Amino acid sequence: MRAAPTILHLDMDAFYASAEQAAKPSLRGKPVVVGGLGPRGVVATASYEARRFGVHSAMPTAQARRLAPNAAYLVPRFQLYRTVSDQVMELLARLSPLVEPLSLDEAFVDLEAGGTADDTASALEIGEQLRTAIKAVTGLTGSVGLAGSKMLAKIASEEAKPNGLLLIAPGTERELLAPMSVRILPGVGPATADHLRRAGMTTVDDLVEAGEDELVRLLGKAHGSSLHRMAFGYDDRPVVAERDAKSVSVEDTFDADLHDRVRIRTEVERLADRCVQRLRGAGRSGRTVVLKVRRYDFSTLTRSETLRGPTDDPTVVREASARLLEAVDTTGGVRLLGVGVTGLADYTQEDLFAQAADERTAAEETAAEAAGEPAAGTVPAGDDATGPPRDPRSEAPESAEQRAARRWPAGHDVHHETYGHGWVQGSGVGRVTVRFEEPGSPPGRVRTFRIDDPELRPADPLPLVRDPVDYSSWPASLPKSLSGPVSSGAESRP
DNA sequence: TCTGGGGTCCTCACTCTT
DNA sequence: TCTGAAGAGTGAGGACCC
Repeated sequence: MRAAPTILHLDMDAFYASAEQAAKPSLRGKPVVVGGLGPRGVVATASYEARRFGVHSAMPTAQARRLAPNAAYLVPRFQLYRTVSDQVMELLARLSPLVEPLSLDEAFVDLEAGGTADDTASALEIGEQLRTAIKAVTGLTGSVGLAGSKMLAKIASEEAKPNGLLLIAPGTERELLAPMSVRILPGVGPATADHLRRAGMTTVDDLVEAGEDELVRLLGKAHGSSLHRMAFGYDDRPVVAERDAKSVSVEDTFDADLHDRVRIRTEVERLADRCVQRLRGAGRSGRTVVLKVRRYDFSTLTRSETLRGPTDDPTVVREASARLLEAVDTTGGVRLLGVGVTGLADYTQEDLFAQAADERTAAEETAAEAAGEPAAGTVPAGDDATGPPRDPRSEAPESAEQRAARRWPAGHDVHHETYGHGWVQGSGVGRVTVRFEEPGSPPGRVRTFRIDDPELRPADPLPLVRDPVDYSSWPASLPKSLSGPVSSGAESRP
């Protein structure tokens, strides 16, 4: 671990919910929950106002609705979050070439590698400037942690939340960590924490006391050793800017369990196609195809097959997935299906097309041998093969309510010829309710329309800050006046 | 009344090759 | 020719993270 606290961890505060509150003035200061709104949805982010009711990430949305029935429930709008995230990452990139994004709202920055900070004072200064810059450019707040290692910087930003900054001074790490719960350490989730608790260890200090041998005995070599080091505050993982993906996968949880074998197979084929689309979008190919099945009782199993070489051919992935599905008992129902590809490469093997043809022939021959069985690829398609595209997550026919919700998702932006820009507050019974307001406006009025109103159309999200401060020469020539809070900076532009 | 989606890493069992 | 050890590759599952 380095001596100076020059690893910075940025964590945006309640990111999705804050972005929605910034976009929708009427929701500011109110409980907002962003997540899946279907019967099996879970909460992605809850605003701090919603957290006061006990709502938190990963909680089933149905449970959140019972705890906070009056909160605004919105589906995620990744297009908006990605735009804001790009703005934040651009600011981070100004501080160092070594920026490691962990997700849309979190990243590590190696300030020393960027030459922007080399001691406690300069790290603190740059951390404060960054928070100011993020607020000015995006309108949102983020928390900053500074320390000599990634683990401690992340703990620091966690402790600083919301909207704060904390620096862990060199030499104080052990003292700070000792009384904390083992859950603060990366890699300690509910299962490991429970395991440790049964062995009488609940704090970081307990882990230090136990010693490495005991932790290895309890948790295995890799996990035990790394936990022991982390308990001492020791973490030498570097900030890594570019990280190659190791797998690509897609999965769907169905609103109601699937029982029909033909339908299950159709869904697997659809997922295989989506997976290949993503794979090709990333310019990659993969060698191992993985099928994931979560059954009615939430038990999950995976089946995988390694091909002779990497592929991005939808037929090959579809057929491998179908073969894997044959080996899975789906009696009782299936709540989730997934298809993934691992063993990624940047090339495909030309002869895989030949392999696909070979395997098709083999499958057809096998099928022909079994009397009465149709050959591979001739199984009748499901109901949706010829119908309009729609969310395939239920076996029941789509209701008018579901159609409206799909066309006008809660929280999404719309434009009305007469009333201007707004967002969908809700829809149903042939009606859609829209609140007309935008990021810079005061809270707006609500109006209701028929769902097929010709004047109403879906719209792209508007920027959260209309005239952001120009940070193109930051950090070298940041004006002193920007060291304090900045909400709008028209006067600071060149 | 439960429990998303997209990932990573680790462990263990088993098979095959040398 | 037989046998055992070691190591690589593969498959499955679990835990964790955001």
